[in-house]
Amino acid sequence: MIRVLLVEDDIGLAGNVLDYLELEDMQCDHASNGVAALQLINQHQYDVLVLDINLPRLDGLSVCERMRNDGNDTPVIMLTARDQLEDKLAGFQKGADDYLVKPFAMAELVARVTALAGRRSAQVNQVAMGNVTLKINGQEAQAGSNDIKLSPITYALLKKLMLAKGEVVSRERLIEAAWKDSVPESNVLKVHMHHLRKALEHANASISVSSKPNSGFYLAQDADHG
Amino acid sequence: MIRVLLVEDDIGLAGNVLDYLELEDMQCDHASNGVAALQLINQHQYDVLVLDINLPRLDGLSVCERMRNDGNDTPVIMLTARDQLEDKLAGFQKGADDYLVKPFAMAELVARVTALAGRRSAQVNQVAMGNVTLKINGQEAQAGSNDIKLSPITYALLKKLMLAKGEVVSRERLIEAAWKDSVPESNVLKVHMHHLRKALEHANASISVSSKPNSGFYLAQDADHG
DNA sequence: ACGAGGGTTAAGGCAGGGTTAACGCAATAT
DNA sequence: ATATTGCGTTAACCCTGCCTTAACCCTCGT
Repeated sequence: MIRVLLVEDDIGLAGNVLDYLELEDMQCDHASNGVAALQLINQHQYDVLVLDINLPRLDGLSVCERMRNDGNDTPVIMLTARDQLEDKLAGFQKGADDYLVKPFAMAELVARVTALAGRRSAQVNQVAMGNVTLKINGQEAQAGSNDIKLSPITYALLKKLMLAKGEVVSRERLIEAAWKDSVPESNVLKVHMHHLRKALEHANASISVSSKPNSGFYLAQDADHG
Repeated sequence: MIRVLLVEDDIGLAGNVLDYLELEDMQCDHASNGVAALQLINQHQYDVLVLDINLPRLDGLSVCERMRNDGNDTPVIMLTARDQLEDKLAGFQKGADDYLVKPFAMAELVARVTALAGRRSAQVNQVAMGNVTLKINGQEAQAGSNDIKLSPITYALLKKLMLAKGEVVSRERLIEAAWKDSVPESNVLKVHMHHLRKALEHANASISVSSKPNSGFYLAQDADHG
């Protein structure tokens, strides 16, 4: 069951969309202004948000930006009546994952919602996992209230791993994330992974780095943390 | 650095796209037919594929379907000149993650590529038999909720056997599936078959490996599993 | 009975991953 | 100018898991 929140102030359009999505067996909530939307977003767990850009009280772009700053990684589809490309791009930069220009076909909306549901957005400004939170820029991370002591390289590695949300990240990707241009040799990665593990452990993090042979590394919940 | 593979037979359009993506600091490869595309996909690791639907030799939908069957989970953006919604939906079902209708604005393509890069597609395939499911890539399989502990070789063997859906697979085929190029001697296959049997048993699988004398091996439902 | 095909087990070797210590270098402090 | 500190790199070493090999066992048909 896909759960959708529609934020749209045009009552007629909203009604149509709601009817159609429910026909497709999705569970829909509805908000008609930005402030109400944020409340619902914080209280519930949605699979996809459908956000109009022009909204009373707080516009769609701002809603999106705020939830991303709160670390919410629910995928967002933007709706806009203005079909200038500039608006669309602005939407993406505020953290949207997709957009649709009004008027749109209902079937198209359904297709895009289905495509995004189950994914997590990569557009967050802060990532969380277990008791660990990491600011996407700012080079800092915490476990609960403890700061995690990270060097630039270990920070880059942790960031890459957290953005993968527990999925395996290959050595190549990690190296590319930490060293951009120049590629050092020998077993640097192993050593820094070790530093990272120690740093997490030392800060009492509830997650730790695991390795999958011949594939790469991933983050996993620690056994002994409640 | 985002790595993109563009598959497009219209040379003019392809050139434009390549120029534009490179301006955006993306690393681009290009193929102009479906067969060449599959080769590149297997050899390299891309972040996003941009796939035209109408292609010489092998059409885009088939390319997408095949790579998904090989377990490749790279995100795919489909391009199509036909703007009927039906075509788009067909694309999604073959495992695409997004689509774009020609003609499109370059900035829009860039926005969608950026949105998808770094994600993994959720559209990968898996095989099932009895209570056992096996992910076509990822090198992992489960029996019910238990993970089956598999080494690369035993994984390859199980995959081959499961894809045969209970039919007998000859020793030659199995060896070819597990050892690609170099062919070891002695009784390696026997030993790994034994490991595989133990792994299945240990994970409480409802299927097991049987042998047909002078022919090969096949999977069969276990007698004592309901 | 015996030989072939198949199954089982244990031992050796290798590669990949983890750990540790030492060195170099730059930025800061004394 | 000289210590000190922090970080990145290198290299050596250990350990574990996997692949291979080889030997042995079982059983069925002739």
